Amino acid sequence: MSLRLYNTLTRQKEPFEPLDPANVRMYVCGPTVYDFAHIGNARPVIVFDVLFRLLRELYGKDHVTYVRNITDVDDKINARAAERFPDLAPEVGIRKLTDDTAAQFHKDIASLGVLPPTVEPRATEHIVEMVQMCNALVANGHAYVAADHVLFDVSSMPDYGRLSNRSLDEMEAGARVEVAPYKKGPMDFVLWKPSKPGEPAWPSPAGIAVPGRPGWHIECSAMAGRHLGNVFDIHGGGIDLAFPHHENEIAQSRCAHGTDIMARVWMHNGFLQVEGEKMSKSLGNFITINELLETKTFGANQWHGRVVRWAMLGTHYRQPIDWTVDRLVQARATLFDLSFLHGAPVADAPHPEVIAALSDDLNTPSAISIIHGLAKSAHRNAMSASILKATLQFMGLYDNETQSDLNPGYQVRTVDSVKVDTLIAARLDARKRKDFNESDRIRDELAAIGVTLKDTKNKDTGEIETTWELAR
RNA sequence: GGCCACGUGGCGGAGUGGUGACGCAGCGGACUGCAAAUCCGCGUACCCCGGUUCAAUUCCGGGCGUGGCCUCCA
Repeated sequence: MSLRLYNTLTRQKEPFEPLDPANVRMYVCGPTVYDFAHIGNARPVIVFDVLFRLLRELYGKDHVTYVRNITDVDDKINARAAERFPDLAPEVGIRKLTDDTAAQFHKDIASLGVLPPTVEPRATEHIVEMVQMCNALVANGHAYVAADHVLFDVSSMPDYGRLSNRSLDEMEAGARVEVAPYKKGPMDFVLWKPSKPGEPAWPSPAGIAVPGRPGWHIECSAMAGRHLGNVFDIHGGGIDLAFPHHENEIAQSRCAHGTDIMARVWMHNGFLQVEGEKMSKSLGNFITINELLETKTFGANQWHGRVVRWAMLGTHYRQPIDWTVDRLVQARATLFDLSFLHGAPVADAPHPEVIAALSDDLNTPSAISIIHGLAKSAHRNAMSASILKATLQFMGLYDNETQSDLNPGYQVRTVDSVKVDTLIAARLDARKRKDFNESDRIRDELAAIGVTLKDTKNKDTGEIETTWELAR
């Protein structure tokens, strides 16, 4: 089965052919670490995790290099660090902020079933590469120095704008931004800028005397180049990054390296709304991953990471997604239904039809549909159950969670399981006496504390056995 | 204003130039002392208006709606 991926560069699905099947290389723009990651940040992390898993399945675990960076140099970081740690020296406060935020990010996304990338470079560890890149661009005429800045000259690149499908004329006509006076062209962008006192600073490139710091886009070009080479297979990120961030990455990397392309395939996940509205702090619907996982802020419920992941993958990655309580409720109900797999054995490999669905431009909804079909037969067939379980684990959608696990908020006001077991024994006793009034009373009592009973007949002994779960 | 997506049944959500994916909810039935779980069955869905076609939800044009980018926001 062959992998096909939608390429933003060509606006169509294309067969995926790695440059080197022994080392398939993918870069995804990671977070700028100044605050909790929000649910919109979670989408590319989850989506490209699925792609990473798929590539490992298709090409072998040791034949995929996945780079997802951490951007730890940024104006927002500087501002936040100064605000939060006013008594610390700037570089100390910044380091603390970025370390803490990165650690929180790792914790959050681990709960979402996300595998660690092969390499997770930090921008500040690649300043040397950025400086080299600036020097190269100035030397070959694609960049110039002005007012202690290094600026990229977009007019030097004939097909600038190809990724986002816009021409320089269009962009300049539609521009509403004031143009810095030192720019040659209005669309020229900053590769390097001088640092004010208190800001992080490194020795500048291109003979600039004052110390400076990198512009926004250069870090990804530097890290991708260092870890994946001048040309690699896949570059991913949110659709909002296509312009200007990815466009400018392409410009820098290609012109610095003298290549026709930077990445062969450019992939972009769609945007996320919350309850039908743009997520924004001013609307009060801004929701972080951590709030979802550990508080009852959203829908008065705490949500398990697998539930969040399932809800996310229920929609194709390029479609817009409306993040609602109802979708989480449905995802949780589905996972509840699958928890009968708890403790079951696991097959060696995921179901090939699911691999085929994912190979069609990561069609996760179709994959989930196939999973539903598998679940049907898994109720009666242990082999199907083990394949289902392997498939779910492959997609990061299930890892032996119980229903209690999957409903973390509920658990805290539950239930003394000793008491439940005592009541169940009493009920079984009443049933043996055919005292169904008493047996129903006990079941109602348990229902009142959110416990649902299931009676099953043991095939071997013929005895009635009762299990219980939390009401959904 | 320029550029770009998206609009499928009560809800979620794939897909396709020609017999209604799939899930949730709902309804009916089997099973059960009653339930739960499970199983079986049940739905005249593709924003509007034109066009192309033997045939359009699917292609083309226009409109309306929602959203994104053009402002270091995934």
